[in-house]
Formats: sequence, structure tokens, C-alpha cells
Amino acid sequence: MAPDLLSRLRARNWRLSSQRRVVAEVFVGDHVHLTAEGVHQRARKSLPEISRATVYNTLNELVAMGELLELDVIDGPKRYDPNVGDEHDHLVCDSCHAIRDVPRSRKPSMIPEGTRAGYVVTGVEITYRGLCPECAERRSRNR
Amino acid sequence: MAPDLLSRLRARNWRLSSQRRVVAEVFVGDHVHLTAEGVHQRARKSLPEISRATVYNTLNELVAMGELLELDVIDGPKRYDPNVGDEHDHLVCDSCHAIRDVPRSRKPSMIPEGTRAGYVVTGVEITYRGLCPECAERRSRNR
DNA sequence: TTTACTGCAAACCGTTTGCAGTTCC
DNA sequence: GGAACTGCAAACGGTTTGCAGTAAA
Repeated sequence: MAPDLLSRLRARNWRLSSQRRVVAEVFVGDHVHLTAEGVHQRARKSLPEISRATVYNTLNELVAMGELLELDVIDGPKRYDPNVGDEHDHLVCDSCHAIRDVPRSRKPSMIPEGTRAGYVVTGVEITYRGLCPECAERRSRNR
Repeated sequence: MAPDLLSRLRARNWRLSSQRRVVAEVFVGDHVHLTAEGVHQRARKSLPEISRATVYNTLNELVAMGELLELDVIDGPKRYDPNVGDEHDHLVCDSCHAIRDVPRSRKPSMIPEGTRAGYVVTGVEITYRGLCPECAERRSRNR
């Protein structure tokens, strides 16, 4: 198993302030998809004085370092995904906007040569849309 | 071939003001991916007094009617895609942010039953990331 | 004539920034 | 000691909204 976020950051000689540590800790061992605001709230529990600006700065750095993924799969604020280890896709509930990671089962089919328009393709993102069990259930009841 | 946007709107008895017509006309026969601001600029060429608010209102209605697709594949302002007829994916240049539609070659692979977490899956979005020919060329030159 | 759209400006939300002060190494 | 980080508050960009006026049907 890959070392956790904090050890990876230490290994990179990342200047480790209490604020940064607290932000990183929000993500350890957790596969949630928090907004910056959500991260701020959780971070405040351990460090009440941490400012919103610092949370944003830190999140942006972690993204730039490749330690967090920025998700823009639902509108509203961006979400941050700590699951950078294995390639995965996202399953989004159109009703309550819950997001789940789903492992990428097989290689996604490449674009046919002819329609590639000369682009060099380096990655693929796949988002499945639908209804989570709760919302699907609620819908069928209210019909 | 499917009737164009304007005829479809007429067929729906959409109350047709000059502003709305002008916004709709921006999209006819064109497969570009404009921002609201871009739509406003083009609309102004035919109707200089049209306001930003009206452009936003109109775009939102067209999206709600299913006559435009809202794209959030690059950060910054949303893009609007008039190509609602055929299922397609998007090819995005990571450098200049150009977007191209690509026809969906074959059915995307479904999520394996086991990892579906009880979701009812109703759609899939696929975004290919890479470099457009110009940016790829420029990069290899400046190396 | 009535209903619904438009324009303006102000408000809004999420995010970034400038700067003075503080902390880490 | 010095570079790098933090907090504040103000600014930002994109979008929405309330309301008085106007235009489509």
C-alpha cells in the first residue's frame, strides 16, 4: 500500500506548518469528496484559527503537487479527491449530488485515429450519472 | 437531419422575443463551445442593447429545455454546446483549452455490477484530455 | 389585455490576492 | 536570518436576482 499523504509530504520536504498538517490530516485514509468549505470546517475542529485563504492556498498546492485531484463533476464549488493512487472514475447522483469513486474496470476505448483531429491524447475522464439508491427509492415512492 | 434550433423552439411555442431569437441564432449550424460572455458578444452584433442578464436567463432556459448542453470540462466559465442531437464526447486541450466534439464510437463499457453501489446509472460522460496539434507542436519546438 | 420577458444594478458565491506580521528551518 | 507561510480584508470573475418597465400573444 502507498504511504499516506502526510508521509509523502514529509518525504518531499514540504514545509510543514500546523495549518498545512491539519489540512492534510483531513484527507488521510478517507475517500470523501469535500469542498474547500468542508475542508475548512473540518480543519477548524483541530485548529480553530485557520483561515479560509490558507485552506485554499494549501489545497491548490496539493493539487499542483499531484497529491489531490480537483473534481468539477457537479456544479457549485470544486471537490477535492485524495484518491490519487489508482485510476478511477466517478459515479454522481443527479439528485443529491453524492459522488462515489468507481475502480476503472478495463482500459477505456481510445478515440479512433480518424476523429482524433491531430490531438495528442494523454488521459480520459469518465463520469457516470444516475441516481443513488436513496434517491432512486424516494423517486419511485413519490410517483 | 434534425430541424434547427429556431424551428424547434417555434414548435414548442416558445415566446420569441428579439433577444431570444438572437441568442438562438448564435448557435445555428455551429459546433462551437461558447461561454456566456462569448454568446453575449456575438448576440450584440445583431442587437447591441441585449443585456448580459437576458443572455444568462436565455441560456439557462435553453439548457433546461434540453436544447443546449452545459459543459464544465475546463475551469473558468461554463461553455454551451448546441450539439444535442448525437451523443458525443469531448476532447480538450490542456494547454489552450480548445474543445472538440468527438463522435462516440462504440458504447462505453458499463460499470461492473458489483461496484455500482446500488446506483441507477442513466448516462456516461467521457472527456479526453491532451494537446491540440498547435500546442503539441509548439511544445516540442520549445524543448 | 394580460402574461411573460427585459434591463439595470446590486447582490451573490466561490476563489484569489496584496500586504503586514509570523513561523519554520 | 531569511525565505516562506499565515491571516485579514478587499477584490475578483462569473452568475443570479429584485424590481420597474416593456413587449409578445
